[in-house]
Amino acid sequence: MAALKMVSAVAKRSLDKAAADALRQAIVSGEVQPGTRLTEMEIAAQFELSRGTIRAALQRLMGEGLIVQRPYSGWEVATLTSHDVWELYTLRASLEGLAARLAASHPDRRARMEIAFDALKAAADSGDGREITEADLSLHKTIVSLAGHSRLASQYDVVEQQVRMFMASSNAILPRSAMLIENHVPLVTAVSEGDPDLAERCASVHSTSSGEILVRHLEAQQHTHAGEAAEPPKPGWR
Amino acid sequence: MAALKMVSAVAKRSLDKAAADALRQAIVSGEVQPGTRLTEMEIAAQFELSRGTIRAALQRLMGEGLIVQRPYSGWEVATLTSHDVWELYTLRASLEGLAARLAASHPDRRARMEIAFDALKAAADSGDGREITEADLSLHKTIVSLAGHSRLASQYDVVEQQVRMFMASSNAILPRSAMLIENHVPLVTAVSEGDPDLAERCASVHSTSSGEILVRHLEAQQHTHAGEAAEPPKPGWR
DNA sequence: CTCTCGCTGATTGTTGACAATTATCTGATA
DNA sequence: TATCAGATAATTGTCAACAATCAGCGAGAG
Repeated sequence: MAALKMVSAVAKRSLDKAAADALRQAIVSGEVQPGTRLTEMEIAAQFELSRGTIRAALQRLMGEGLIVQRPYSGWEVATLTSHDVWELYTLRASLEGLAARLAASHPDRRARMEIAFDALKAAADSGDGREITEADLSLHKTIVSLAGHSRLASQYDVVEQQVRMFMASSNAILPRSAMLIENHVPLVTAVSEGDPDLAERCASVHSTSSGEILVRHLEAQQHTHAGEAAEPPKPGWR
Repeated sequence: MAALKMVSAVAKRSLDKAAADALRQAIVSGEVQPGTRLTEMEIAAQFELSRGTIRAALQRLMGEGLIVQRPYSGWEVATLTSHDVWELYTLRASLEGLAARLAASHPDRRARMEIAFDALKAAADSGDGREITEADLSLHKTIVSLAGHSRLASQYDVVEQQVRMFMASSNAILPRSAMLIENHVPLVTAVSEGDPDLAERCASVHSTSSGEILVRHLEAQQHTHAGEAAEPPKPGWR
């Protein structure tokens, strides 16, 4: 009975939400690359749903910044320039700074942080890149969750999804495992120990520095590959 | 011709966006109070549009946090508890801290800040509460605009709209004019002078302190009026 | 009298068809 | 050959009808 209820709870979400989830997953996993054109009819046929339902899902994803709309012309998976990545990481630093400050006052911070950090260590030992990324993101999300701040959580979600999309579509830079753990120690310690000011600073510099590395890497790549695979100024855009 | 073009540019937006704007305006101006139930058919009749179009507009507003959806039951203008107000002001403090930090490096910061601050002073002299509020919000928005950060700007917009909704529906607390100007001096100075660290701190404490005042006021009100005008546990909810 | 079960009205969820708009292609022309 | 105008196909914008679901109400059993 309980199992049945759970199944129905999963299956029962409205179709537009389900479609939005499926599309979001396809985008953030890198299955559909940035710049891909999406047409309502095509997706509707693929999902065996009507255009109106798909349309609602697409509008939702547009609100999350994953796709952009061209009136009377179509939808396109958002492409991120190095400036966009800079925006993502500065914004994330700010949001996570607030989250860490608040999380440092939560009663359960020690236990929750320890679980998340242990998972990250285990993932690092495994050496599986995908698992490492998940554990990393999960650790940060734990902090956001500890903040008890629903608006912060939802805005952070938007940023995280775009970060995932970026990571999936670019050759993400994976720091060495030892480095990865070390980079998180100050933040984890500050939150666990319950020092709001320090936690905020640690979170902020953590995101800011990893963002700066990425942006520099991107701009270097963009410079060396300048004009090499630069798409021709695609006529229209199909 | 230019005027015509402008008119068409205004009139040409898709109907769902236009409807969303009109509804948003009605909500943030306090014309429709928090807790009000909205039905798609009623709004569609009022706007002389189809339900589908109104539905798209409502979903957009839901993404902005102004209304909430009850599946198969209806839409409701969001009601803000004191915890929600706390969320709004802490989030705003964080976002505006980042904005101020970035704005402090913008070449045009001096001129833009001076214009906005002069407008605030003029509004304060006029004594018109509505005008003061607008100038106040406009000054903060100037800082956000100077940051050159589109994601920050859009997330700040969401927060600002909810703040406006709150101010319109509650008996907003208007500080004395002299106090209002004084409270802004450190922030304006820090941004104008171009000190990122100081600007961030000033913006953060500015929002945080005004938020704390509001939350305290709300909780006091809530305490004194406890059970007085507490709506009966409305059956259904019309 | 109280509680449960099923009915009913109202509202959203979903769909397919039609209208408006845009991008592309074609062909003529300088 | 390059350029511009109009036709054309493809796509979204908008609408009205049908299906699914929920809150409330009342009858009947305990």
